[in-house]
Amino acid sequence: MASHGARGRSGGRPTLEEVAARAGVGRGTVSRVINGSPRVSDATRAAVEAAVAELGYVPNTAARALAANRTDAIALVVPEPETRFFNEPYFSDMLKGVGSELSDTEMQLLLIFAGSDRERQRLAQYLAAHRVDGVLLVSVHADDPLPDLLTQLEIPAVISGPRSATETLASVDSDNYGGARSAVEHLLSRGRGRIAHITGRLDVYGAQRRVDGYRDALRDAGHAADDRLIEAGDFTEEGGRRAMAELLHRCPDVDAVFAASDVTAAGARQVLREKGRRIPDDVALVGYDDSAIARHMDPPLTSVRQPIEEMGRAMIDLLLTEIADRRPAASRGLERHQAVLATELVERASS
Amino acid sequence: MASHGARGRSGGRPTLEEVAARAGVGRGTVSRVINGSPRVSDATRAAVEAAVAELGYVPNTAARALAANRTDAIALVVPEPETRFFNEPYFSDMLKGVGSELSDTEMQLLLIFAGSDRERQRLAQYLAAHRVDGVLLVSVHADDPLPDLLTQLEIPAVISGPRSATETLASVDSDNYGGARSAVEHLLSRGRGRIAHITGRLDVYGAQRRVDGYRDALRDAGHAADDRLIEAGDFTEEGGRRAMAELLHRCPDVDAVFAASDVTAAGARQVLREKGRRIPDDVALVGYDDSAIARHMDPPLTSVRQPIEEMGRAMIDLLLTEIADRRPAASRGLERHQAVLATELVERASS
DNA sequence: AGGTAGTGTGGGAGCGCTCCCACAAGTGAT
DNA sequence: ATCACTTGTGGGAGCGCTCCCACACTACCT
Repeated sequence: MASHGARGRSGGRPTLEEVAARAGVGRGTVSRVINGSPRVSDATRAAVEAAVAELGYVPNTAARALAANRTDAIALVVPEPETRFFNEPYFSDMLKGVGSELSDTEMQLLLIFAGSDRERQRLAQYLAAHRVDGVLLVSVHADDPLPDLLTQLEIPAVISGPRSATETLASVDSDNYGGARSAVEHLLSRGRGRIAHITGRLDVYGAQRRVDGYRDALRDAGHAADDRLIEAGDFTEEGGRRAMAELLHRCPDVDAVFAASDVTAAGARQVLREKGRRIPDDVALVGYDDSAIARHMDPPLTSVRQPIEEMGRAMIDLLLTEIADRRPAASRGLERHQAVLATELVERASS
Repeated sequence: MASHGARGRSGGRPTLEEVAARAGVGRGTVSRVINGSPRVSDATRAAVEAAVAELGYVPNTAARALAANRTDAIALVVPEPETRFFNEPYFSDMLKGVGSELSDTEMQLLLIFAGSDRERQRLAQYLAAHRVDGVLLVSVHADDPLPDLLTQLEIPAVISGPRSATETLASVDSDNYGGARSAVEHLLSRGRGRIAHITGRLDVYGAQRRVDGYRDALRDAGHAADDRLIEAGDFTEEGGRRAMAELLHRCPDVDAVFAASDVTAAGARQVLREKGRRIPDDVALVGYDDSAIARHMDPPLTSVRQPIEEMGRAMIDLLLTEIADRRPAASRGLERHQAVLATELVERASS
């Protein structure tokens, strides 16, 4: 608090007013030029731009934010501890997409971790202060209060992976249904007839959609529905082991398994090996995520790839639109904004 | 730009003025309470705090920034592409330290990548706009213009790893000299007598200091200086190979090598193996950084660990001090602010 | 009684912008 | 010549805060 007057009369940064004086125009005109308004004559624009260059003028963000009630910043909120963030390529890819899409914008990206309760507290404060124009929410759990907080604060937000079919927030998702279908169709084309599915946590919407895709692919191929081939997992390796053991016991004749995640597939693989089933000879295996695990598995795992980087880009697109027509989310009614991106089956030796 | 008037008369966020009215005091008094000034009577303070709570008042950051000429935000600038950031645990550890030290502050941390030219451009704009109160600079190269830009803009900054002994910016470093000494002393205590050193890039200050530590440790142990035991490397694996080959050729009797980085040590190890030297039986090996490489090497590599997380904390401490007594860096004269943290030798099977 | 501090408080001025109204000047129809 | 637009421009008002000066009030000295 000591020396408030550090901004010396002379050494201080130039203001709009000074630029205006220099260019021999009014304050409003300079503002228009700065903000790219078309209602400025070419001559005036040139004069102003010259003055800006000469003075090295840079707009004062705080003043702009105060007057215009916007911050030109958006936050990428990661409700996870830093560690996970660094260890999962998901985030790195996402960040790359987000960054690239943002790079021809004036928007600034803030990275905010909210893993601990303390950090969440701070985040809530931060959002309440409206220090960002919008929020990108990745990897939210079903019971997370954050989305509702954002709605309540009327802060534009985009969520990656809708929480349900009736998600109210704008969302970006990969085509879980289509991804599952392509995995199953692939197995069918390889001549497999008894294809099992180890699901993800069924309280996760995406996991549901994968089950739907699995079911429909089989049905459309003329297979009779057989729920004994479906066993619930939870995205974990242990869950994969458990489910695989159960499946083998229940349907010893399975000749293929579609797992809802690579990690789950890894668990399943382990049990298959123990029971003497060869992959892919006896049982073909397909995972989901195309993670490092898939590439390094023995044999390498066929897996469904999600276009994470592209999803990041799509999230920014949606968010910028939301911000542009800054209608409170609640009043938007049914016209929900969402994007669903195609997945890609990466074929490897496991199938 | 369409609807500026989104802040409705009633639904808008409460202002200082409204809190003041509610508490029956003046604007200045509320400001004092908010900012924790001691010159407020207990009764008044209580009344104001009640009003704040009732109204759910949250200060408007933009207004505060404009009036007080500060942003309450600092940036962690990473002059690397995202990829490196995610793959090196260095950054993750650093971030952890920084985050924890910042968590009982009002300061907000921004993570800014400046790997590409384009991103650097944006960063320069960002800094010129003084959108942060201070900057943490990690992993700067010797010829990076960023530090000078910061000095010129009079933005408080702390650099990790000073560029030279006369670094003008505040800096945090690990004790390269002491780390090198401990490595050499360790080798001496293991009975090694012909200890070689593969240096880092000698235009990096820290690498110089490691050479100094190596030299002094030997001298203090009564060994005659022998520069043939020193070979220049460049922190890379290839450099390590090259240097090791040269050393073996020049001094076939070496019985220990202290490498300036784990990666360099990995290169050296490769050549030692090729030449039939056993580690540690024939030649002991010590690296620097205690990275994943060290743990996974065969045999596991003894290495000097730097307290990265602690360094992050120290950087924040320094930066906050710099910001607090916001005297332009130039006027600080000789009283340079710097911290040097102790290293730790992690002993493994390679020595 | 008259000083001389110190303590708590109110509110003016001003931070640098954006928004918008007012208005001048030009253009073309009537 | 008049009216009605359109286009470009200047500048007032106001965003919500912090800083600081002014002032009232107390307390304790001369």
